[in-house]
Amino acid sequence: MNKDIFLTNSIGYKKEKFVPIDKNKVGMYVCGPTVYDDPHIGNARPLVVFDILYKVLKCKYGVKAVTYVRNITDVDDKIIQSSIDKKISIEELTKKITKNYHNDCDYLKCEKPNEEPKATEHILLMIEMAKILIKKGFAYENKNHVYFEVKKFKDYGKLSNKNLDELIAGSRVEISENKKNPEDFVLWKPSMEYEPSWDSPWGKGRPGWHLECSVMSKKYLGVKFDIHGGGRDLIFPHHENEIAQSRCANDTDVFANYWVHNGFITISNEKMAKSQGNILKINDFKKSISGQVLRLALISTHYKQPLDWNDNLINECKKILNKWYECYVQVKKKVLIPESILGPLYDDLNTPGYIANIHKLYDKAHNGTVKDKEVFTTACNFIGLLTDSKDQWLKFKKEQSDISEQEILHKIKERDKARKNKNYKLSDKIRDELLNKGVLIEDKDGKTTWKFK
RNA sequence: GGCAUCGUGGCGGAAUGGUUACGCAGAGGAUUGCAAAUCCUUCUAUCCCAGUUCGAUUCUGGGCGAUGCCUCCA
Repeated sequence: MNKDIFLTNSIGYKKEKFVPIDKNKVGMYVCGPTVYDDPHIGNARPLVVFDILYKVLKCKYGVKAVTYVRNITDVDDKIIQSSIDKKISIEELTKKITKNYHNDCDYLKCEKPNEEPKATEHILLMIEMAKILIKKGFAYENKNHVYFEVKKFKDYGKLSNKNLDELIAGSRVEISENKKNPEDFVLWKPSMEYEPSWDSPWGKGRPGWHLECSVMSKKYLGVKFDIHGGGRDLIFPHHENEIAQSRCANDTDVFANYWVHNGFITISNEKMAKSQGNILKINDFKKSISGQVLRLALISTHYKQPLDWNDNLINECKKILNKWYECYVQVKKKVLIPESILGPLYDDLNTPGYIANIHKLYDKAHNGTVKDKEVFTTACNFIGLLTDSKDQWLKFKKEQSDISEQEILHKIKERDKARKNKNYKLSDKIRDELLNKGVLIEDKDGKTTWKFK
C-alpha cells in the first residue's frame, strides 16, 4: 500500500509521518522481558502491539526489509532476588522463565522477531561501551563502579520532559557516596560472591540495567535506527538513559528516530501490582480462554490509551470471535485487503478503527460470496486473528466442557422425543441442563443442532 | 511539588472545524411450540465556563475531575 505510516512519537508526543532512515530498510527495537517471573497480561500488551506494528511495516516495506529486534534481559537485580526467593539457580530460573515466555508468545499468536538477543551474551560489548564512555569523559569509575555522568549530556530529559534541576530537587534519586552527582546512573557494578559476575577492567561485576539495550540495538540495527518501542513506564529512566549512553558513546545526534510507547493495563480499574495482589499471568488464561480472545481484547483500545481488563471485556471479545468464526473460510490464494480497510492501521496503529472495518467486512461476507469471506478472513489474519481454523476453534471450546458428545446427542434425542409429544416442559428442562454445561441448542429448519457456547 | 495523558451515548471505544463510527447491551420485527442462533429496523453522546469561527465534541484559555510517571515495573 502506498499510503504513509504515521506514528505517535513520544518525543514531543505528536503524530508524525514515518520516514525510515533507509527507504528500503526498517529497524525496530522493542524492550523485551526481564526473565525473573512469568509474563503477565501487562507484558502481553507490547508483545501484541508491536507484533502488529511489525506486520504493518512488513506490509508497506516488504517482509525482508524489516528487522525486528526484541531482547531478553537475563541479568538483573530482580533475577538475583527471584532466584533467592524461589531457591533455584539463576540459570535454571532464566531458562525456565524464557521458555514460559516463548510459550506465551505462541499462545498470543505473536510472530518471532528477527533477532532475540540476550544480555548475558553481550557482556563484552557492554564493557566496551562503558570503556568508550569513560574515555570520552561521559563516565567515571569509582570503587569498582562505573557511572554515567548525566550532566555531561546536554539533551538529557528530552524524551521524558524532565530537567535535571527538578530531578535533583525531587531528591528521590538514589544517593550514593560513590556518585559524583545523585542523578548519575550505573554502567557497571561489582557483584557479591553469589551473584553473577564477569571480569572487567573495574573488577568482577555486572552491567547496569540500561547498557544492554544500547549495545544490542547497535549490534543489530546500527548506531541510529528507526523505531524503539516499549511500555510507557520505560520512558524514564530506562529509555532516557539508553539515549544518553548511546549518543555519547557513538557520537550521534540521534539514537532512535521514533519512540513508540504503549499504555498500561489496569485490572477492574485498579493498578496491576504485586502489592495489590492482582497480577494476572498470561499462563493462567491458557486453560480457559483462547489466545485469540486475549489478543482481540488487547487491541480493542488504541495502544497509547490505558486499557482496563475485566470480565465484560473478555466476554465481549469471545462473542465477537464466535460470530466471526461463522464467516471463517480457509484462504488458499493470496487475497488483497482493500486500502480503505487497512487505512486505520497505517494511521498510528488504530486497531479499534481496523476492528470496526472488520465488522463491516463481516456484514458483507455473511450473506456474500466466498471471495467476500476470503477478504474478511484475510483481514482478520492480518492482525493475527482467526489464525486457528474453525475446527481448532471449536475443539478448544469442546475441551472446556466436561460433557461428551455422546451424552449431548443422547440428551438431544430425549428432547426431540419430548417435543414430539409436546412435552415442552421436559424439553425445555433438557435444553437448560445442556446450556448449563455450555452446550447451546439450536432448532433450525426442523433440525436440532448444537454447539459449545 | 514537578512533568505528562485523558474526560464521547447504559458499557467499551474510534473519528472529526459543519455530514452514520463500530461493537456489546436495550427496544421492535422476521423466525420459533417457546427459545436460541441468525437476519432486518431502531433509541441514547461528545465534563463545565469563556474565546476564535458563519459554525466546535474537535482549535485556544480557564475550571473541575480521573489516571500515569518522577523509585523496580510492560
